Amino acid sequence: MKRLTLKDVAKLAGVAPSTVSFVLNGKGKQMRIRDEVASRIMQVAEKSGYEPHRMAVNLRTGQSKTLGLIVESISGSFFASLAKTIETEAERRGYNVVYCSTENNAQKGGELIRMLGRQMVDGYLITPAPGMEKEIQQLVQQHKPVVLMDSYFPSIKTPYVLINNFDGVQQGMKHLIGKGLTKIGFVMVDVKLIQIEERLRGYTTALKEHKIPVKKKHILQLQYHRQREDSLNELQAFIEANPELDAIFFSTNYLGILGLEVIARMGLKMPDDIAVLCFDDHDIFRLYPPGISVIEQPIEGIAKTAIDLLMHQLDKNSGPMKKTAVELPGKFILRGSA
Amino acid sequence: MKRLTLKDVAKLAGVAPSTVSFVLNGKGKQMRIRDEVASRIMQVAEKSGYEPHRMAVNLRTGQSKTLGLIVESISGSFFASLAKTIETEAERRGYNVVYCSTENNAQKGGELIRMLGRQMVDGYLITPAPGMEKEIQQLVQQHKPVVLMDSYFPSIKTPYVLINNFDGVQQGMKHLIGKGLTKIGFVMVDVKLIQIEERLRGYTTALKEHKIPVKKKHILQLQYHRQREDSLNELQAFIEANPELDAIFFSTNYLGILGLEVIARMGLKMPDDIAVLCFDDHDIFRLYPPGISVIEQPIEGIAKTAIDLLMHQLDKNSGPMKKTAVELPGKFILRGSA
DNA sequence: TACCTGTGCTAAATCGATTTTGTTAAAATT
DNA sequence: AATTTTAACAAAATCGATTTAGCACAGGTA
Repeated sequence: MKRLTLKDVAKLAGVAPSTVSFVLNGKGKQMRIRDEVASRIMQVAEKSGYEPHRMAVNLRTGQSKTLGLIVESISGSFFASLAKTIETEAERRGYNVVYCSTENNAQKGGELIRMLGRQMVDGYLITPAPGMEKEIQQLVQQHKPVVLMDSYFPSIKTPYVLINNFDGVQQGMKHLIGKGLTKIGFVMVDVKLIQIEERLRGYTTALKEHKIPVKKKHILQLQYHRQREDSLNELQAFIEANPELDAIFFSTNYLGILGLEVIARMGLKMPDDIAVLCFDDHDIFRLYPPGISVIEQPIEGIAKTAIDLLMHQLDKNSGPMKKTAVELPGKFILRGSA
Repeated sequence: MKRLTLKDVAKLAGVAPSTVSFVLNGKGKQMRIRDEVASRIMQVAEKSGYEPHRMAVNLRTGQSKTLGLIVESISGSFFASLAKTIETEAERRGYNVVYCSTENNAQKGGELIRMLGRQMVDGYLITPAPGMEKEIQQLVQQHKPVVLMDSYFPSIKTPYVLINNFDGVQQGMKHLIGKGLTKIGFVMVDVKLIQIEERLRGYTTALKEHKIPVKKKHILQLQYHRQREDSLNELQAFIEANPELDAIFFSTNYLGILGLEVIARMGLKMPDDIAVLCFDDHDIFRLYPPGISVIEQPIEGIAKTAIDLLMHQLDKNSGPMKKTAVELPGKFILRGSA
């Protein structure tokens, strides 16, 4: 009942192991194996159910045919959809994927990358968190194939894909403003990440374009690592301190969920007491009455593009890339909250 | 900048490769390598940052040090917590994990198991779905280490861990009945799985124990694979057909979420118009006003126990197991809905 | 006839570890 | 003093593939 090896197949077919290897790897013609012999080998391999030993192949070829996917949180719904698409896309190309989450642990990112390196992944798909910059930089310097998703570091020259954050926020803001709302609050975290800055820029630009003054006190920057309860309180204080607000734009779904809790706690009704819009969809938003309007991320597009970019790097004999920085449009989804 | 091999370390330390291998694998004493030499080797290995080549080790030892985790859906919150705990527990023991989801695809389960076999995982952690029975049976017959989670097949003799479904439902029912509610509906799916049957048994037993008649029309069996919209309609029809119901027990969180949608659609208020209880917690339930009371699964316990059971099988020189079937108690969490 | 050129395959080296078997000098035993 | 043990490593086989180099034979050329 033990595993069938290439040698066994060779014996069964009455040829040398190397011959079998050539045929099974499609190098039969090139090595001028007769069609007759080749097809016999194929037959034997087929009906004996031979499967090459992964580790042996990897050892010899130096390719693990494995990609590493590093995300912030495995529990997030962003990750869930991302992982699904990436896995199927990778599998189509003969790769498989190992997942890792940094779980918002600043230093854990580095360990993870090293861990994956130890396991010899052929390439990396990373949603960068603050604090992983050095590690990613190293990977790139070591010429490891890397694609960043959802964000990027301007200092690191490696391909990335993300939603067009600026445009996404603009879409939402235009909707709010179009409904006549002008006192619009903006809630963000204070981490210095490109995507966050872009969202803020979308907010201020939209206001300016409509000649609405941008007020600093309408922008709340929550600290990144905080007790959940503290954030809730701060958020509540913000809303209470600005009773004139008729809408709030939450720049991430985590913030949006906090917002829902605070709004419920304060007994406010959406959208009349306050309209709510959130960047990045979440299961809860579909369900939570009256339905939270969101900017949806083109997750499938991001995943597919990321794999494409990575495969292009893995493919040694493909020219230089034309587009290494991809921004995909988000989709505004109108629900009851705004 | 190429990888450091064991040979390189040997050269640096001025000994043979085999000697290095012995020392690094803790067989130095056994192979009577002098402490002096051993520590020199350790030093060299340390400061050269040598990491053994995984694939080579695997090839030689025949162990991939990898576990396969097969779940129904990667997106589920049950999976999310499960995966996290399992991954950290596995890592503590030097294993890593590859995930796969069957995504409710009956036949996909088999493929997955085969795919994992190809990749040579050392053991399997599976949340069995209907239709995977044969494949799992095969694994067990091939003496592959397998642990089932969340459910099991009585016909297959392999260790499993799950929540005590019967007791969990009992806890919830006792609460409802204790509040004086007697017209309690029960919503379930019609798949023939142990855990579902146990939950139903918990429901009927609790009623009987309190001398409340069990009415067939208060039990709704939704078909497993249905359009979401169809299920919603059927659920709504059920509630409308039984206006006397003062509480509903949803036997899975998926059903509970459907329930929330229907209840909102019908304009009913929890808990006064109708009380709601759900088996298996979900992010949404914490948030959705007025908070949905649930039976929470001891996910961490399940994960840890599962790993323990699996490791025990992987450990050849450990005696037979005492407990191969573990049931862990669930926890009743009271929120606003019941 | 000797030499070259293709054919069609096989033998052997290789990847980087682990593990079994060997080797040599010193110590212990008879 | 001759022989056996033991200490302390080194050498070589092995895992299961891929890949390079090689080998025998047929036919064409000089």
